Amino acid sequence: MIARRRSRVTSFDVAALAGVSQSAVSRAFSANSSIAGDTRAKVLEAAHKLNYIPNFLASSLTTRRTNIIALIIGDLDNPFYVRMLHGFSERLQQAGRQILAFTAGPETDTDAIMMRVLQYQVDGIIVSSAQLSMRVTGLSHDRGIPIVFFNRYVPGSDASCVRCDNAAGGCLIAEAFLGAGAKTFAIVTGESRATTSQDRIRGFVERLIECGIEPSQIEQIEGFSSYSGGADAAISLVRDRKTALPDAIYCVNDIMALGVMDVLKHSFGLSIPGDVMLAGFDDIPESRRLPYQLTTVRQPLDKMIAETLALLHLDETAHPIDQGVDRAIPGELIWRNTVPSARVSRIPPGARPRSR
Amino acid sequence: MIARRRSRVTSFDVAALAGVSQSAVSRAFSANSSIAGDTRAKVLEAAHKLNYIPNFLASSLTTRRTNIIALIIGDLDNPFYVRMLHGFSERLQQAGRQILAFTAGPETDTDAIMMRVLQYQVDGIIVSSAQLSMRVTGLSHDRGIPIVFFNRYVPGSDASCVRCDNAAGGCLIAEAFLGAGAKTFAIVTGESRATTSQDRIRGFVERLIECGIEPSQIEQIEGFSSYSGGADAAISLVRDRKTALPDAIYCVNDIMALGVMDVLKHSFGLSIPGDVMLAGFDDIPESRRLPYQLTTVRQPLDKMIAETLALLHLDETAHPIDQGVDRAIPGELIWRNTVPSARVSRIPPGARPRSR
DNA sequence: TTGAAAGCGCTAACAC
DNA sequence: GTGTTAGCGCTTTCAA
Repeated sequence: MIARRRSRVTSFDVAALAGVSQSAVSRAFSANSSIAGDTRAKVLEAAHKLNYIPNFLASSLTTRRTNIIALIIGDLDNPFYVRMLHGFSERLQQAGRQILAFTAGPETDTDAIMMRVLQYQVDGIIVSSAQLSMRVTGLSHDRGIPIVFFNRYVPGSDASCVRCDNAAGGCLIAEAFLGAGAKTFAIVTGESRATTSQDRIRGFVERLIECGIEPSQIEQIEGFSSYSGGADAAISLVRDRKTALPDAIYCVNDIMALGVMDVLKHSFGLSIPGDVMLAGFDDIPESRRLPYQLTTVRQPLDKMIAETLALLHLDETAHPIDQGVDRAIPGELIWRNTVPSARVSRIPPGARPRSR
Repeated sequence: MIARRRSRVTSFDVAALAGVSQSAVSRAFSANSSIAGDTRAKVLEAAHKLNYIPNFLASSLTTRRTNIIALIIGDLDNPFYVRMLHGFSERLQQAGRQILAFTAGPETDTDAIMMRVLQYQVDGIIVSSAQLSMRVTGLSHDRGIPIVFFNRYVPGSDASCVRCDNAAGGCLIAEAFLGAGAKTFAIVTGESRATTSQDRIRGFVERLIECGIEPSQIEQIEGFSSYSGGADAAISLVRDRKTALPDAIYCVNDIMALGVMDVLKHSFGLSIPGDVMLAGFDDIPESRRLPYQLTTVRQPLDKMIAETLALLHLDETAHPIDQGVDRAIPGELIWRNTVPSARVSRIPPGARPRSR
């Protein structure tokens, strides 16, 4: 058993042992500060002897930088957001910064989380979950803390946002289905409040309609952005059915598509794309696996991360905060085996749906 | 564009507006401190007017508590550790604490990460990745920061550890295979340095040998704890083969088992458990899905999390730090479809392998 | 280059 | 219950 709270080793202790002033210790630990080589050496040696580690929080009081970035994660059950976390973590860690992580389910009060984030004087905030109120993004800006929304936006807010061009992605899927000869469609939707889901639906539907599909040929069913939501959607799509199955099913994200596919194949013995075509969105690692081979739209994750970090201006301490920036980065259609690759499309080239 | 670094609103500003002293403001924001109801009301109102939010980092200087817990995550590609993160996040968030997250691949220098963790004066550290040197755990203890290893331990160290009883779990799988009539075995191993993998192998092998299996009937192949590692292992297991396939394959974790299964079925047209039995360890959500239905050992995640948090003694500020505690919580065998359920086992009851 | 001294924003005795 | 005061551990002028 070790007693807690022994008094800490401070820069004063180190200074005393090294025979220098406390400010010399401070200088020894900060890069490019004017200090003589041997002074620094003396300090470092004393520090090592005492197991001294500078208290970063104390220094943040004066420097006003914590090197902490808050990341609010909406859905860890979706592998895409796990990959996002992974990506940010690697990039940030190698830049000497840390992630303060928050998870927020659909029912979580994101504003409450933000209040906690703000108490910690983070250097930046990345939000990939349900929308925040404008008041809270305002509080963040007041404090000079940049905030960027990842793959979602707050309509009408001045906060910046980086996302996949979701509407254009939906459009790509529509064209793939059309090119393969589909005439009737089902959309498995995500959470209705998520702009991501809305945009992916809109791009898809608008393109279909442009190409002469009747709205009555497009049905929608809720999938709640989860594997089991997708599975349930598939069940009700097949079971309670009077008319023929749709030719093609578009899942607004891959994780739902996996659920749909598993149920279609294993519970109903349907073949894909033989009996129905299927497509997703995201390109999570699972989609590439042997049992799935899912045709989908790949989100440009690396670019999105780089762009998000750029908008945070982490290294330019005095940089003003960007507002209202909206970066929509195009995704890429990944052809695999769930849509027959009649790649030669005879789709009218006409104007595509606009990005927002 | 918003300029950065406007001077902050402090408790002095609030005090001035409310017509009270600065300490009154401090009191107003801390629970159970002696302050009159209407004084607090006045303060809160002024604070609201000024958009004041207390600076938690400043207060941590005196209180010596940050409400931050560091979590070092070894492998985000393994869904088990994603679930772990999720679990800790929920429990900690609802207790008003935050997670400072670090990811550490197999090649990451965990000691370097620890040095960064220690700069942040966290209230506790949870490590679920490669082993740390003893020197670093010592530094943490010196500072009065409790540290607990999650599902791994540092042999010979005095750091505490919470884990699944991995050896006993391996033993369970051995018995399941034996009960189903298997005589020859393959083990797909994880990272060789991970105690988790070692223990799971040991428990399995010892039990087999106790039951009269010759060591020559047990082959081992590296799976590197990943899906693709499992897939590769399956390929070399089948392809470069002169003798018959083993009766049963034991993957030291589920994510590898999925890779093995996909390859066996889709690349080689093998049936499971018809041609080979298969079992994993962890019980990740994917294992329950229709295409897999994997027989496995369920790690008692909730209990493990609760136990870890208990060892941290987050609420008892003065509690001494536990040392050398080792909690091995038994896992549960989950029978699904990859091992024929000849559940009536005629296995000699003799002494089981010991836990460590 | 170095040391002294004044903060950074807050908490916690201590008197009143 | 409230204000005064002395820190918490560090950075950063400012002189020397």
